[in-house]
Amino acid sequence: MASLSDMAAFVAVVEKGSFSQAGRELRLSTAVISARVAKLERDLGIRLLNRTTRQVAPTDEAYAYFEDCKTILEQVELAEANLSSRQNNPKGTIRISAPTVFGRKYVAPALAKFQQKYADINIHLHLADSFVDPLKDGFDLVIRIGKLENSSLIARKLADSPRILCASPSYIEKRGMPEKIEDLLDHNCLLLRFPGSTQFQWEFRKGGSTVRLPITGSLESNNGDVLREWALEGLGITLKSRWEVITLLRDNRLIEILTDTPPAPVSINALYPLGKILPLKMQLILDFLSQQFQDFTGA
Amino acid sequence: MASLSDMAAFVAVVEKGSFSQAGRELRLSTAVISARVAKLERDLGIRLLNRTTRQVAPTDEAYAYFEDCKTILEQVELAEANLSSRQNNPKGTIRISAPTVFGRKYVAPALAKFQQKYADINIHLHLADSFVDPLKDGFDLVIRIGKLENSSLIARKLADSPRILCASPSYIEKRGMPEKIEDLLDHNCLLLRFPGSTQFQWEFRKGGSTVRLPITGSLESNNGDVLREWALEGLGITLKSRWEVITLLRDNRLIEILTDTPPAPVSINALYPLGKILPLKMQLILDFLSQQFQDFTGA
DNA sequence: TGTAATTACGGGATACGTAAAGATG
DNA sequence: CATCTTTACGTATCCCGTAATTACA
Repeated sequence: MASLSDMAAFVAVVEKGSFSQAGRELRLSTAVISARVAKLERDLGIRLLNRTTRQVAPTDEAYAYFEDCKTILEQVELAEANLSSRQNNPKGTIRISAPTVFGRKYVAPALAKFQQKYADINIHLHLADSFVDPLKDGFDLVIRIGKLENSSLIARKLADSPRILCASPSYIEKRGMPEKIEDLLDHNCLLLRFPGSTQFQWEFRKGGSTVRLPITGSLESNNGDVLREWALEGLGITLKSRWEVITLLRDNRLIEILTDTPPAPVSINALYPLGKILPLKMQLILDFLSQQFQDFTGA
Repeated sequence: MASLSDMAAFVAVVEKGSFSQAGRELRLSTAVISARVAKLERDLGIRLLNRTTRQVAPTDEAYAYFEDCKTILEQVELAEANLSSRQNNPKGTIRISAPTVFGRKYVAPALAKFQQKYADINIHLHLADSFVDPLKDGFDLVIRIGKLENSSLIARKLADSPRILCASPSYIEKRGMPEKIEDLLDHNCLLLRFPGSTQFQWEFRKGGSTVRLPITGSLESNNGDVLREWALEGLGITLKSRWEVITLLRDNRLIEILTDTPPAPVSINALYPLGKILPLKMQLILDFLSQQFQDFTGA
């Protein structure tokens, strides 16, 4: 089996494109770099580098091995960092992106608790509703509500977010209280609709199974807050996550309807980059958030 | 940075629960094992093992490091195996699970081609329609059609499988040809329904957007072949992947309907276990299958 | 001909096995 | 006291830097 120091030398040579610069990088003489790469090639039984005096380039086969070496070296460092920070205080910075409203209301307080527990871990919280790519945008963790894209990220489900149907007292007075799901077809439903996608149907839990219903209404928006405002003004029935309207329900400014057949909940997910060995700070934040949200009811 | 040989010694000691047995495992004297673990502890600055003469157990912190060491050592071996098989012929066995009908019709021929290209890679093809867990059931690769479970597996989309609506000529003669999607509400639609889940609605592409329609019918089954048989007997309209009925369409035993507003396609996915360094045989089979299915139309 | 990789070489550190000593149930 | 780990020790190997040598543009 190859040795890590040889792999490190090989990686440095490929990255710098030169034995001598690799030596400078690793603070070793050129002779040592040369010897290490030679030993690696001997161990593997394969020539890794095409050398001309002016240029050094990896073989086609070697390039894949170079990539593998890099991830191996990263993981060794990660494992050692995790080990040391497990007995000292975990340190570092976690950059998190979350939806604006949910983030301010639930993520921020949870992170405050986390920061008290792990004082040496810095938290950067970024609020946005458009999708962000953790890798590209430099986030360690992205929290999103609802359906997942089919991406190369790992998703960890933090909680189910219960949803409810609600309308203002004035609307109910005017149009009557729906008794069963099908009654919704005769009501003005406020539709959340993103450009491109369509949500002409709502999904309900009825007994043990799921029922979908095509919904119509005269008002649509791609912004959940707008729908809530419209509902408050008595313009129709809206489908919301419970946490979005919980205070309005308490004040009786909105009334929950069809409580026996609630809409299907959506998932609250944490997304993070693929990697078999996770930084300790990531293990901690994920476990912490899972625990914080495990009894999430939106109340 | 720790050395791989020290890590290997540490891993062996934890696994065997004994320095001497670890030495036996690695064909080294007990003294060497002791020295290597001591050096590792010195390098890391942490005591890894609680030793009593009769028992050796890792510290809590060390256990996570032990797991990390194991995956690192695996990845080093994998990287070296990939390198050597990249210049020799790739070797090994790939165990694949696929749906029965799709597997026989499309996966098996593709694998035959693959096997011709890489003669030293053995293929085991297992056909089943129930979900299988690659890790638990010992598969390297699982091919499935349709929605994905939220699991710890990596999913790679191989193709979109176009779907169509069709019915027998006798049915069309009897009930008339639907002109637009909404006409389906007045037809007898054959419903695919799995225990638990429900599919009361079909999804269509209309122009650029998606339309969902609640569908009713007097016949339901959880088996796609049954629906096809019913359709052949003129009992209703069914929604099928194109490849399932392509020969029947050619023979005019079934007729495609509403061709301007086809049902939404489903994804054909390859699922495999998480891992940053993939075995070469897996890289090859995934790339090969992606390429084979890239122009998949079901025709 | 100049720059960069390889080889040669000597000193020092390291790794190994054998064997003796120490610890523990 | 039996078994397992650690320590001691002598030898062989490996690793490093300096410096000479070789290869290439």
